[in-house]
Amino acid sequence: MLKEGTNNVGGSTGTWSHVCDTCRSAPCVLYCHADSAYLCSSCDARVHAANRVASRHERVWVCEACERAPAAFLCKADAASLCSSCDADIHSANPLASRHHRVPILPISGSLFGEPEHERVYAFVNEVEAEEEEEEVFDEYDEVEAASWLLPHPMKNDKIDENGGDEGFLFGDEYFDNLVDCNSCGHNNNQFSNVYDQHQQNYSNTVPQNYAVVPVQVPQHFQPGLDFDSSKAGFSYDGSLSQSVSVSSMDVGVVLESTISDISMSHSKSPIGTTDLFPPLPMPSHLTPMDREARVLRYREKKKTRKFEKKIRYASRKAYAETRPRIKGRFAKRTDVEAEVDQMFSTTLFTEVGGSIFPTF
DNA sequence: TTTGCCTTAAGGACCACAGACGAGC
DNA sequence: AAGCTCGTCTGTGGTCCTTAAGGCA
Repeated sequence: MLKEGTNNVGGSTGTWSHVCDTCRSAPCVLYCHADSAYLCSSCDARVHAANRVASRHERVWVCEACERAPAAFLCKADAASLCSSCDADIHSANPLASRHHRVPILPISGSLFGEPEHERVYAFVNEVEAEEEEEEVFDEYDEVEAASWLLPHPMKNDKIDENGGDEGFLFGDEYFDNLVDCNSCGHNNNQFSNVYDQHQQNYSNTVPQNYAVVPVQVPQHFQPGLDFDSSKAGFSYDGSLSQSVSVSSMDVGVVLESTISDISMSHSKSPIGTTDLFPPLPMPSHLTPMDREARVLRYREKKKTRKFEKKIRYASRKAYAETRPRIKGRFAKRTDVEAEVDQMFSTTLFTEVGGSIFPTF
């Protein structure tokens, strides 16, 4: 969702608009209001750990889109800190983007880099950790998202894919968007990823080959003390590997591969906000690293060119809709005469185009 | 500074019908 | 197993209506 051509938060190392005002060699990551200076992480640690007064300087992260202004909002969906201008630009681009949950970024004080964790201001811990793990986290986003491209079974959704589909795009953009939204919830990413890996290990260790493992029931345990707004984030996760997503023989059904698609698809369209939004994605083990890389690249390329414009899935229906009589914009019943004329039109068209009617794709 | 009115933009509902799809025979 | 019928559901576009936001007096 970030602007093209900017230094995307996905770990790329593009050209930085601001270098550190102190060392002039490293890219800045923070803006210090008190010093009116852009600082890199090491300089920030050095300068603001020098004394107690300096450590109280309020700093904000630099906008990850333009890298020219202090960040004002943290977009959970994009997991990006954005300035007001970039936030407005990015999140007014389309309706989907406008629904991204953003929170104001409050100034940070104290020592952020290389200091004991207990010295951090607790209110900003999540944000700080998210930033520190930024590159790693985003790699995991892509890993999880791209994982769906690596699925070994060509289980296309018939409903979605009535017209030939999207070359194996299994769950649709909505699924991925949810996935991105959920995966962008700060420190939970690593835990989710770890759980996922744990699942894969458990499955591969206990299930014989030629069988596929499908979660029959996803445990929905919540720890009451946890301060995590799952309703806003779009999924629930209690952060406890042993409790929340524990996989036992009671929770796992073993089915023949021939039936896996049906069962898996039933999990693929859970309503937003429900806890079984993310079925464990079967990770193929037979793919070579090159295959995997190729598919990941293909996925990323497609993700880059993803558009949110209306997509016509049935050209024939569009053609019919455009020729259909209307009353105040609403479809109206056809009279017999109109039906006859339309029949003639269709016959003529059929003759003119040599028998090919409306294309369907 | 607050309040009320007007304008503008965005999004949802509505309609009929072709075609896809599953169930049953 | 294949083919048929029937009922259900989905998707399509233009217009109207509602709601929210912004501007102005």
